[in-house]
Amino acid sequence: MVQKASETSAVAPKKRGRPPKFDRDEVVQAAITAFFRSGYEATTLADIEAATGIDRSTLYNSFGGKAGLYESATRTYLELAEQTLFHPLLVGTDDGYADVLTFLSNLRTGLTSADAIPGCLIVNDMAAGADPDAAARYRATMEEGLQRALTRAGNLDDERRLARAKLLASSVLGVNLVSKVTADPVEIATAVDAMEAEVRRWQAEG
Amino acid sequence: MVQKASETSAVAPKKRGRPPKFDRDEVVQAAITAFFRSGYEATTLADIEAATGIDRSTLYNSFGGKAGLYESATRTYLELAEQTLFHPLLVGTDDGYADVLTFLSNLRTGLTSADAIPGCLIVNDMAAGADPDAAARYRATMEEGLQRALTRAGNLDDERRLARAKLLASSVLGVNLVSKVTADPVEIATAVDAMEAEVRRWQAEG
DNA sequence: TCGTTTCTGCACTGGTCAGTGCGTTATTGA
DNA sequence: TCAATAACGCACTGACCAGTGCAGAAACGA
Repeated sequence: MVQKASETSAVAPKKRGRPPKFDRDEVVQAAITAFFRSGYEATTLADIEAATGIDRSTLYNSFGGKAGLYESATRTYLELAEQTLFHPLLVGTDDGYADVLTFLSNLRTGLTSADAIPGCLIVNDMAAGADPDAAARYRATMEEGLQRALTRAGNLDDERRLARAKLLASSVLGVNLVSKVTADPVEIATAVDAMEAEVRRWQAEG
Repeated sequence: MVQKASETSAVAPKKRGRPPKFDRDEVVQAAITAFFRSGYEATTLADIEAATGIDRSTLYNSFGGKAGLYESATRTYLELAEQTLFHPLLVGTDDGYADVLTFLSNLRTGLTSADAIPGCLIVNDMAAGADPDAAARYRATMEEGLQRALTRAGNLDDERRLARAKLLASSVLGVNLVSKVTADPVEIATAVDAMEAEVRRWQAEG
């Protein structure tokens, strides 16, 4: 759903001992992909070793085991989603509808781009329930963002604004699921297009 | 999402040997609940024994093991969803919008009723990928139904009808996910209300 | 009542999994 | 060059899991 963020951490304070062979961000990114593919339960330590290139003892030392790595994966993914997708909705431009349309455009790009996972790790987690906190935060932030954007759009009464924000939020979750199920980028794009078309009609009502 | 169907099978032809102690429909229903709660992987045979009351050897003899029981569960659930939710959309009344509104009403009832699972087994499966066929069939039937209902509604050109059917389909999937995550019936009802409100607006455009 | 058939309940097992222990290797600072 | 430190990699393990084997129980027909 979102692209990877490969921002280098602050300059290292020159530690002693053997330096790590792996890049932490790359490992987390590989873990996100692996966990997305099979889910938390079905992803074995052997899978993780193969996907990330690190040994299970290293995984244990650096992330505190499978659960710790999963938490790192969901938190990293969630923060990236908030930055790239939801933050522009929360503090956007004067034109709320344009912000929503940009959001949908980013959603489509993220879901159909070849180097990103075809779906959302947090949405998957909603069904599995392995990290309810991340799921709740994801939903809350997205809905808040959509509401604020529609508020900036300005031509709706409270009730309709609330309803349309909820409708969009539900649809986004659904599209992420569809994306997980079908490998076809065209079908995903069509589903996002459908949302866009309706938002444009709301805009035209203005 | 849907209530259980406890239809008795055709009259038994009087078999020999010890009669089964369990009711097959009840076992499948209990399995649906158990698999819905934890997902396929995380549900152990011990869980199933506790939920259904049958021993694992019986499970093996009657359903062919854990995978067989899961397939029975998804198929039973899918057929029930098709009968109660999708079929009325496919062959409905003259008033296509009324059919969609009835569909949404049934969806809300199913999701918020106390004696049904708070979500959909097939939607959960979409994220896990344990039964892709059931997931594909669920989506296809629902979208087909929504399209036909909107066709019967009659006031839309092809493009808008397609887009709105897809929007509704995505939203239904999303609402099922929300239902799984939040225990609050009010929030689920609100999410369905939002869909209803928009459909009513489409209807009013007439 | 007795032989046949079917289902049940318990104990067992082979395999897989997450996690651990520890000798080895790589790097730093003195 | 050497002590200290930190990460690596291999082998191991105890736990748990799905599935199996089998003796006994419960029904039937005759």
